[in-house]
Amino acid sequence: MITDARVLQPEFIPREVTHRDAEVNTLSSVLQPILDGNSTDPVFLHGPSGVGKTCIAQFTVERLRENVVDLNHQYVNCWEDYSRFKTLYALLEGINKTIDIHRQSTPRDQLLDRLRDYDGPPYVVILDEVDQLEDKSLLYDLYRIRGLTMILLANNEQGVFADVDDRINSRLANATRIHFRQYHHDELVAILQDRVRWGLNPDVIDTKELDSIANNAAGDARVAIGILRQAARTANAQQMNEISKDVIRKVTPEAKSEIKQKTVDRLTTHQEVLYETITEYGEISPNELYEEYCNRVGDPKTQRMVRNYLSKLEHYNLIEAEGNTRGRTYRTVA
DNA sequence: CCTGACAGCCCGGGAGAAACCA
DNA sequence: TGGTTTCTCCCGGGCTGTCAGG
Repeated sequence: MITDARVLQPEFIPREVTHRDAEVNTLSSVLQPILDGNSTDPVFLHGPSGVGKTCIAQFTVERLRENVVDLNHQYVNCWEDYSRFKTLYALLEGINKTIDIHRQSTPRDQLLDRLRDYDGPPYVVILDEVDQLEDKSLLYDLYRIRGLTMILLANNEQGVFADVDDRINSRLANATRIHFRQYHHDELVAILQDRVRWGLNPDVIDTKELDSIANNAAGDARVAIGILRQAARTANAQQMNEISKDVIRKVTPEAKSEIKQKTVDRLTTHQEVLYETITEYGEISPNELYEEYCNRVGDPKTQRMVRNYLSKLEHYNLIEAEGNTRGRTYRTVA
């Protein structure tokens, strides 16, 4: 059934992409100066999730690498490396300058100094989910580093530019912005067809089934590919020789929740208890939530810390809060 | 009531200096 | 003297109390 499982993985970067020619071309032309060994202004890719931002960014950088002998590059997910330190560390890793940096005890901001001292070939960095970056002023610092080109990825512009000071805003104002719209139904089907061709035996699934996957994915390619992956896996395990509509129907909910589940898995026990409590109640007031949380956990943190956790959960888009004062309620994101 | 911003505490742990010892 | 152990300092990150403001 499955001939190449890699092409069904979320992080897979295809060798050819469809339906994003305009975006690829714009991005490539902005990055043009790199072909001559120069850096260029930041590029900002924005659009909802599952529309190929990460994929296109990495794809374009890969293609750039085919044409430039000397090029360093690094992908950083700011969701994971959200602190200034972690992001900088990841960026230094991309140019192998971390050898003697041992997490702590390096003088404050020596990481940035070291990045400033960089005088190698052009360095292209992709900062994914850049809106999750804790300290946005890092963008300003990075902007001023010679030879460094930033590709910034985020869902919306506000998340990135709203809470940064004018210094950064004016610098990033001349960043080229590329908007990624949601995929249309037949584009999703085409993307799925490619994955099927590259990774599955022929004839295990036909267009009608791909249609229904695309319908369920609502323009989100990550979800669509996730459903396909789960369906293939399930059919494989049950030794079926084709992927039926039934299988697709069965795996769709879990495939959809898989992404959220991944986020939940990264939470600490305390954060998880909060999230579960809110999920069970559907909607709950802050003090009721705190009481319930204390009941459920052996060694409750203070209210203050719980507030930190809650804002983190909100940041991760797992919960949302309504009202800003007395009468505020928390609820899970639909 | 509830929040976000802020300052400050403590902890783990690495580095370099200092102290110690053979 | 040189090698080893201890000490001190620094950092990031988790955590907390306070406080102004809605």
